[in-house]
Formats: sequence, C-alpha cells, structure tokens
Amino acid sequence: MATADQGRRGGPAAPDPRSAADRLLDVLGAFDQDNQALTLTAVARRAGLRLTTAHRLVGTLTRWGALERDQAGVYRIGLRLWETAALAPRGVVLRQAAMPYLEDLYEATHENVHLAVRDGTDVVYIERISGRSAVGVRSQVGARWPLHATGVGLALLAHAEADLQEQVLGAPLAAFTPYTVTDPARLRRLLAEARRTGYAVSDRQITDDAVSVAAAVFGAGGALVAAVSVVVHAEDAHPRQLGPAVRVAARGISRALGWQPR
Amino acid sequence: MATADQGRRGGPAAPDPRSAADRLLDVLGAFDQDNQALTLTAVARRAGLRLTTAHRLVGTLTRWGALERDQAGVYRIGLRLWETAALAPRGVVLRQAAMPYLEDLYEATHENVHLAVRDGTDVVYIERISGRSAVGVRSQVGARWPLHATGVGLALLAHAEADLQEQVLGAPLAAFTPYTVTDPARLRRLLAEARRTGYAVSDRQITDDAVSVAAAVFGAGGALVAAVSVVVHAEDAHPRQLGPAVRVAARGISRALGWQPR
DNA sequence: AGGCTCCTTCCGTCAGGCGGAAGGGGAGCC
DNA sequence: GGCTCCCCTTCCGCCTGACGGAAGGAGCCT
Repeated sequence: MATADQGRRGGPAAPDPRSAADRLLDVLGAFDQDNQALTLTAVARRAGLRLTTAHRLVGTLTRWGALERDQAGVYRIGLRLWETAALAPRGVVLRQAAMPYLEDLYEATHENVHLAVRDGTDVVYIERISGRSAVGVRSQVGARWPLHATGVGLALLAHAEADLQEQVLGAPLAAFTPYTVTDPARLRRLLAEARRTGYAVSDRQITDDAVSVAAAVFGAGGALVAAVSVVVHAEDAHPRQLGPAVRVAARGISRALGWQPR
Repeated sequence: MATADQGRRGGPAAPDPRSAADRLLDVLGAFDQDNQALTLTAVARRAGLRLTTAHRLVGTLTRWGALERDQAGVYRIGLRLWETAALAPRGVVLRQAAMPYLEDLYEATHENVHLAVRDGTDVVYIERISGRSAVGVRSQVGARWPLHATGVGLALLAHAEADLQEQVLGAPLAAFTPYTVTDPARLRRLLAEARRTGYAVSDRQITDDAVSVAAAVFGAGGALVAAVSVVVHAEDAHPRQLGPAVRVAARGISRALGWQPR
C-alpha cells in the first residue's frame, strides 16, 4: 500500500521536503520482512525516489557495506550493517544475556520460545527458538506486532507506565482473529490479571490455534526491559502450568541483567 | 588513534570530499565493539565531522530509529536499525538455519561454538554459544578477525577461490601470539591439510591458551557460505577427535541450506 | 527486429547542507 | 556564590554538491 502522492500536476515538481539523510534512511527502510531483496527500480519505488537518486544512494550504501548486490543485480541488506546493528543494546546484547534461560525454557517445554522488547506501541521480536514439532507461529526475528494482541505485548503493557497503557487503551485495537481482544475494558482486566499472576496469556489473538504465555523481564533498577513467552497449541494449553515456568525464565534473565528482587 | 588531519592551515578549510550519504554512514561507523555508546561530541570526533553537522545527522538518525538517546544524552545503536539489519541474508537468516546444529555441537562438546562468514579478507562472527566453563575467547558476535589466524578463517580460506588465497598469502600476516602463523609457506600447508582432512585447526594463534577446530559450510550449488568451529583449551585439545564432530555439524548446516553431496 | 524493462552515465541548475558564531545549561572547582 | 570548562543547541548566509531530466546501453521476451 501507500504509493500515494506520486501525482504531479502542472507545477514544477513539488520539492521533496526530505533531507539527503532522510532519503538515505528511506532506502534502508525500503527493505522489510516482505521485501528482503529488491532491484534498483524497486528500491526507488518503495523509497519514493527518482531512479537516478536511488542509483546514487544505493551505490554509496553498497560501497560502505550496508547493502550487497548479487550477480543478478538484486540488492539485499549487507553484512556491515548487520555488524553495526549487532551493537544495539536491546538487540544482540540482550539476546546473549537471555539465551541460556531461553534454552532452559525450551528444554522444559519443547515449544516455541520468544524474547521481545517494546518499541512505541509495538513489540519487536529479538529471538525465537523454534521447536521442530512446535506450533506454527507468525513471529519472526525482527518482526513487529501491536502490544495488545501478543503474549509478550500484554506482559510488557501490564508493567508499562500508565500513560502508555492509556495510549494503547485509547486507540482502536486491531483484530487478527475472532478471539482478539478489542474491548478496552476487557483488555484492562487482562492486564490486571497479568499483574496479579505474574504472567500474561494471549489466547488465540494472533492465530486461531496458538496460545501464548508471557512474563516480563526487568533490568538493573527495576526498569522494564523485555518479555519472554512460550507459544503452544490452543488445545493443549495449560497456562496455569506454563506460567510459573515462564516466570522463572523471566526472573533468570532479569537477574542476569542486574535486577535485584526487593 | 587516527585523529589525523584535523590540522587546517591558513586556507579556507579543505572541502570535505565525502558526500552527504558518506557522512551519514560514517556516523554509524563511529560505533563499534569498543564504542557502543557515544556522546554527540564523540560521534563528531570519530566520524571526522563538525559538531553542527554531527548534531544534524545524529538527530535525523535518532528520529528514524537508527540511533537511540538515553537520559544522559548518550547515543547507542537503535532498535530500528537492528530490525532492518536482521534482514541480512548472511546474518540472522543464516543464523536461524544453523542454530539447531550449533546447539547439537555444543551439547556434544560443551565448549565454545562459533559460526562465522567471510567479508573481504576478514571473518565476521555471526553467532557464539558460550559454555559457562568454556575457555575465554576474544570473539564476540559482530567481531572481525583476519582470515589467516582463526579456525573459521582457515576453513573459509582453504575452500576459497585461488585469487583470494593468493591475496591473503601475498600480504603481510599479522601475528597475535608467538604461535600465529605468519609464514606463507606454512599457511599454505595448513590450508592443504584442512582440505585433506575436512577440518582446519588454529593452534593458539589468537590467544595463547585456545585451540580452534573448524569446518566449512556450503550452500545450494556448493557455494562456500560460512564456517563452524569449536574452541577448546590448548592443553585438552584433541583435534582428531573434535574434527569429525565439527564436520558433522557443518554438513548438517550445509544440508539445511540446500547443499547436496555429490 | 522491435519493444520492453531495468540500469548507467552525463551535466546544468538551484535548493539545501555546511559550519562559523553565539548562547544555554550543567558539573566541578575554588 | 562565582568561576571555568565542556557539551549541547539554535541561528543564518554562503556556496557547493545533490538532484533529476535526458540520452543511451544491455538484456529479455515476443
């Protein structure tokens, strides 16, 4: 979607309000989960740039290593960018600290295990351990979902500041299945429940055959940092049983991050 | 190091030959393993930019999400960049495919397990599984080392095209310990040995207490893609024993990537 | 061959990036 | 308190280098 405002009338071409830096970032932004490999023309179209401009920017990015070009002339995200992005404190660094505990959780359940952080009113998945026999889930590493629908999102929202909660509760809540909670009052009760029990449950809110049980992870000083979850088939979901296991893993990670129980 | 050429003489300021795009990328490049958190001034210094220019660029990057700024005003790599970089085919995508086999290798050995790819004449580490009791290694995810010294580097070099081998063999070989192989003829023999046995051994070439045993990973069509290694204490190193295990893991990953034994 | 799409190079114009200057704000020191 | 130092932010005029139209090349399909 959003090929918008390409329409130019008689006027002498509306001057692009974007800075050169914005345009470069828009080239990077042209790549996403569904567009991991793009031709030059596709980059130009998705970034809303003239072909020549895209050509120049893509050349610069490729020379630096932010993009790579294969024999067919198709561009992908390059290793050098990956390398730099590996320094993100909420990415690789968090993941490395959490990994052993995620492994333990996987060993104990043999189900999909997730680690995610909050960005605005979305969750971003940092890591996923996929059981071979586990339920098919729609979340990939790097994927984004709204806070209110996923297990990890509910866990994060339940422990978030009041104004963020109000922001989410005040906006329309997108539905992904018939089970997705779109009623603010019901969402409020879910969050209260999550705070009371220490784990959040998302029942078939993303796909209609998966239930997710999640718990929040805190850093040094008690700041909310991330959330962990286990995703299981809806029919054999035992939140009461999984909750404690997820909580244990979450506390383990919190401890590794320097969190101290009060 | 490298505060170089800040010296301006009487002249009216040498015009920076870098493009706006280059300068933006140099801001990102200012962040590395040893500089994961930088103030605005530090960014300007490391990127070789005026403070005002850095200020503007860093603002744009932060607005986009490529950088994040904490309360103290210190900048770090942001989640959005991490998200985009997660699309790198030789990064997260490769890692996800390899992970189960790396786990198996870790279970079998309980030593540090590495996955790395080649970039130019360097290796870049994509993943590391650290045993709690394993030997301390100097490689982090996202780290870079020259091909000739690490186990994974030797495995990659042994199966690389002839001209790359000649390029490495023709250049000076940096030493990191007294054991680092800096003689081209000896390196040539190591590579031949690696091809013969199917695994490469780096004996105390990076740190003087660690031995690395590595094997190459191939993709669909037989293209060289990556290398896997196990790093153990020098005293209890049994390359003959580890070699086969590493080879099995490497072939497993290769198979997962669509490689077919001929 | 012809027509198509996608890519690359060239070059003149003018908008927008650059950086000097000035001022705010906080930490540390006397 | 008053001082200094350092880091950050905003403002604004000049000049440069980014932009994009135009033209042409390279494949690919019919």
